[in-house]
Amino acid sequence: MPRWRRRSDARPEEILDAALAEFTEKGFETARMEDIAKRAGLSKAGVYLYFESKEALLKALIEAKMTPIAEQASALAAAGAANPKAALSAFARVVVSRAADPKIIAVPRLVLSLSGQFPEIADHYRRHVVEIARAALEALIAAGVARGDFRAVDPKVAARAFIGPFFFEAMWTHILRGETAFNHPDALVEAQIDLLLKGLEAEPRA
Amino acid sequence: MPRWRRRSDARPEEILDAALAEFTEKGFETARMEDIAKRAGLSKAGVYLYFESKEALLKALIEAKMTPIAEQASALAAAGAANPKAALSAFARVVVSRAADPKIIAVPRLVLSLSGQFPEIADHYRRHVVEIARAALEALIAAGVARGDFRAVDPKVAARAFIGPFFFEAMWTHILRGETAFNHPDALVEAQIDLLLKGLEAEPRA
Amino acid sequence: MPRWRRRSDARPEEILDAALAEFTEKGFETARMEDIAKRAGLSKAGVYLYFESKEALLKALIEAKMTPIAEQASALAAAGAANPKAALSAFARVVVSRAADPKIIAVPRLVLSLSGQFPEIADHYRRHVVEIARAALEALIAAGVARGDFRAVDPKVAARAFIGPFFFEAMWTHILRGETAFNHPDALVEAQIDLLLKGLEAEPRA
Amino acid sequence: MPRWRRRSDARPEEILDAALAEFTEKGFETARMEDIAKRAGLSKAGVYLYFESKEALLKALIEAKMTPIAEQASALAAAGAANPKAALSAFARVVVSRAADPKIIAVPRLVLSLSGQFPEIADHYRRHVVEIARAALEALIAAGVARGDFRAVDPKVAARAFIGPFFFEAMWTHILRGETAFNHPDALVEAQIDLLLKGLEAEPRA
DNA sequence: TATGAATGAGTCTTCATTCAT
DNA sequence: AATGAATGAAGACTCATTCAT
Repeated sequence: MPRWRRRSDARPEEILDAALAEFTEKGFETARMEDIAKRAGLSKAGVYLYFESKEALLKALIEAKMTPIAEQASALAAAGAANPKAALSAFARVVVSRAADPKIIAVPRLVLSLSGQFPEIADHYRRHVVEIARAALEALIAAGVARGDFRAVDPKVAARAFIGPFFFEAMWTHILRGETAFNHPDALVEAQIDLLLKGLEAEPRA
Repeated sequence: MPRWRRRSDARPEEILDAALAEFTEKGFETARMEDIAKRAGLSKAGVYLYFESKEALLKALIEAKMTPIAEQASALAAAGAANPKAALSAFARVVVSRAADPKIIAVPRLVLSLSGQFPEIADHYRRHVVEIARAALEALIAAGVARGDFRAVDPKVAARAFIGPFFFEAMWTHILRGETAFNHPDALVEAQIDLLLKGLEAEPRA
Repeated sequence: MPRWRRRSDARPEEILDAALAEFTEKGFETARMEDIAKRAGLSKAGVYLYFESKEALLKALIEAKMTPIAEQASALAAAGAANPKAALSAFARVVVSRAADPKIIAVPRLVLSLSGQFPEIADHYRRHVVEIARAALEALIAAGVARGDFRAVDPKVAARAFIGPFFFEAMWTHILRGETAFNHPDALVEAQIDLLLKGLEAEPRA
Repeated sequence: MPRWRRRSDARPEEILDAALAEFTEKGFETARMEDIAKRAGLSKAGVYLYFESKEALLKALIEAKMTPIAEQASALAAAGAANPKAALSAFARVVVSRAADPKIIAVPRLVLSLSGQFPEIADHYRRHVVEIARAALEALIAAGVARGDFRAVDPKVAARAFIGPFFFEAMWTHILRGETAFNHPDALVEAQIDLLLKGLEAEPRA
């Protein structure tokens, strides 16, 4: 007998959080609706008042947690027309700090895990999150090239070169549970940025 | 009663292949032993003559397919002491060509998918595959730095910068099913290498 | 919040009608209290203000819709002492017209459907409806025999012979959804009556 | 641990019998697969080796038990061209004796019960059983009329008049659990036949 | 070596029913 | 009188695993 019942407004959010935790720990199939329910503080049947099925819960989860990275990204890209180098640094810092939060990294992890079984989820995520972010990044780089701040690199290549390392680091630490090579999270950003900007840097005019 | 007796020594291999295919398509939990068996051309019970359980099958699979990337990698690293730049290019080319083969990419994919449920698998894979490769790469870079071919970069950082983009591309195309930006597989390698080497490049001595 | 208050005295009737419809369409077990409630225009919990349980609702339903066939029947039988042949015709006509109304046929249908699970319902219905009607019919026939209008048939046999065909027709059209062989409902009555009376008819006195 | 396993040939039949019994006693929805399984002497999961689902089991059941009444009926009808009166009597006797067997009456009962939920079952049964039998009966009567044994009645009407009473009796005794009015099963047939033939009888030629 | 038959254990999902408001 | 929220209990169905042959 829960002391407080009747809080239908907060419930969906609580359930989604519980589901994300269980799905991440045990995988979609292995996670039991009952455990999700318990974790969210209601009964198994209660979950079905808010979500049609386990699969619907999964999809709602992805949807809900598809963070407004898109907005942030394009905001950054726009703001970055003025100073591409600084904007790239800022962008990297945001990515790294978000990737460090297990709650946030959990969603892309789940998407990757389930891409075989639910290709439509992978597609959805790619289109609505990754592609947006990638486009923003490419625009940022293209602006830098246009302004003469960067060498005449192909923005597509440079964007991959830029985002890849952070992506790898996230996998390495969170999924493969490898130890990070950096004592301070910012250290990675600094070092990486330094290296990358070097690669992008326009030749000093003679 | 099959008219020609099955060469039972080929069986385990056939089963592993079938399992890999099913696990990749449907995920470990969702894949059914019966389908694996059918795919391998024997009966459900037959699989148990070769593997103790579904989980044992999974682990044997990871183990068996943990390609000799380790050996290759260290061979390359060793050989590369002579010419770090060329060795880096060769390394990248190997990585990209392997990553393009769905059969090969399937294993790391599976490992990533299951890292939540079976952390020991992730650990095993990290230790016996990824760490080896990473170490080889770092050694290669360190050699380049020692020889004065590269700037005095931190090999850890540079290794991440080097491998990350290829890793990202593999995820992007195989898991997220995004379209590649490159018409020819080598095009990515060329462009990426060019960019990266630029970042690594030692300052021209004045 | 309904703008005009529901007349609560009409409620039970509305619920019973809704229940009858749902039970008939889907069967007792398959019908959901929620659907019955929705159909009756109130909430699931609301139904429980009027009926203790689903089973109670069923029983109340049978009870309420156990049409006053009994009274009608005995009235007819009494009136028929004067003219058994005419009374038989009238009786048949009533039976056929009632059987043509899906709302009315629904109840006996339900009783038949549930006779396995709820024998007490079948018993109740038999005793309070069918047996009454049958007795009335037998009395009518006995009267005809006594008056010399009919041959000396066993009323029990004749009553079955009389009612059976109409019963069969109802099953055929409503339950088995067969097409009726008669373009006009009265046609069946006329033809059947003609045939039956022929069988009952007293020999013309030589 | 059953003493005799492995008797895949008899199994389906055993399961169908068990299912028929449970469905009849408790109704389709209320019957539990586990009880059916237990009754058939195997485990719940075992039933699914032979039937896809509960509904498939039901349909297979109807199909399997749709006794060769059709064949019998038409055989009788054919044979009866020679002596319609005798054939009608024989027909009635078969119907009554079959209707007296609870195992046999159970199937049409089930069909009637489920006609609301599964109209396709009712249709199937009507087309493949009832319509066949009815047609045979009509042919028999038509033959009698043609030969001059019977009055010039409409075979459709007469067939209903003929079969209806037996149908009613079956309902009455088996479903409504009413007491039969006849101490000997043949008594009903005799009396009914006598009455019906009287109705059909051709006028003695003056 | 190989398998058809069988099952125990487990999970999703449904629904009649309750109760605080 | 009325209901939205919640749940306990139940049942269909699945599947890894076993075993007699």
